[in-house]
Amino acid sequence: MVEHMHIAGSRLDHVFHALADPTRRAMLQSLASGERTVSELAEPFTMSLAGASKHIKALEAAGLVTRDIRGRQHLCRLQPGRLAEAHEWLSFYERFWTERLDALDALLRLPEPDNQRPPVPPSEPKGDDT
Amino acid sequence: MVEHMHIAGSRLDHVFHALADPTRRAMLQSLASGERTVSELAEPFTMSLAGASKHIKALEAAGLVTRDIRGRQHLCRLQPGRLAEAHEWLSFYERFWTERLDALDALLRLPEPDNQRPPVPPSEPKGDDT
DNA sequence: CGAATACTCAACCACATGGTTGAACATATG
DNA sequence: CATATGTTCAACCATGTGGTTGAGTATTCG
Repeated sequence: MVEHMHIAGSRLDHVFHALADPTRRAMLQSLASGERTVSELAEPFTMSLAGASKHIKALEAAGLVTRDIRGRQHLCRLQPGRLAEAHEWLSFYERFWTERLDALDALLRLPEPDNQRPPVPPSEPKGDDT
Repeated sequence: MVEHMHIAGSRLDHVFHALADPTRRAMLQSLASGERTVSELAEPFTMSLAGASKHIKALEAAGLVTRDIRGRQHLCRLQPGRLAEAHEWLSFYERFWTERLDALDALLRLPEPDNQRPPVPPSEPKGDDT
């Protein structure tokens, strides 16, 4: 498997790319408390409406936002599914940072001088994916 | 607060940007099963070594990978902290998709025709951030 | 109808990105 | 020492990105 999960590939590309921009993250945050029109989403920023519209299109392309055209205004709403996918993707690595915390915890609990290795923490955390 | 969390901003920019590339995600996956030299990380891909080196630099800039120069080869290892931050950031929206699942679940459990609303799930989940 | 509003589209710009190549650097090794 | 190996660096190129502006399309309103 190319990716460690069933996820199609370019989907995550778009989601993470959309998330990599602070303007778009702020828009998501705004959408987290309810539907917003394009103007409402654009209002907090100094950029032009067309500029904000592009950001919203990026969020749409990533599947993070859907649009409901209601009259002359476009209602945008959060679509959490893809966010959940990204979260799930990151969860794969969760064992990694919890393992590291466990190792640190264990190290702190036994202060024996014999156990003093150079600061090169666990290098092979069980290769279970090859 | 600009972001809904204490996270500095440009940090997440770099992390999500690093994650938006399939080559870099594959590199992280490789690093998840142990340390890798630059050549080892580059080997699965068709690109030049210099190209792969740039990707690794992007991962380093995002704080996802650290480098341990050992002789003439550079040992890279996963640094899960920033991944944990991104995961935590996404967790903010977790309530959002679980709410939606809860609503769907509730809808499926009571098949009363009076309760048949259009498929427009919760739009105002308590704005607690402004 | 005509005009204001909400928004998109297309063209354009400066700059970042992902990729290449060839040269340079540092370290092993014969 | 000379040479091979592992890696980076700098220059370059094509394309993508975030932003602008100005015009165009619907829709509502007087």
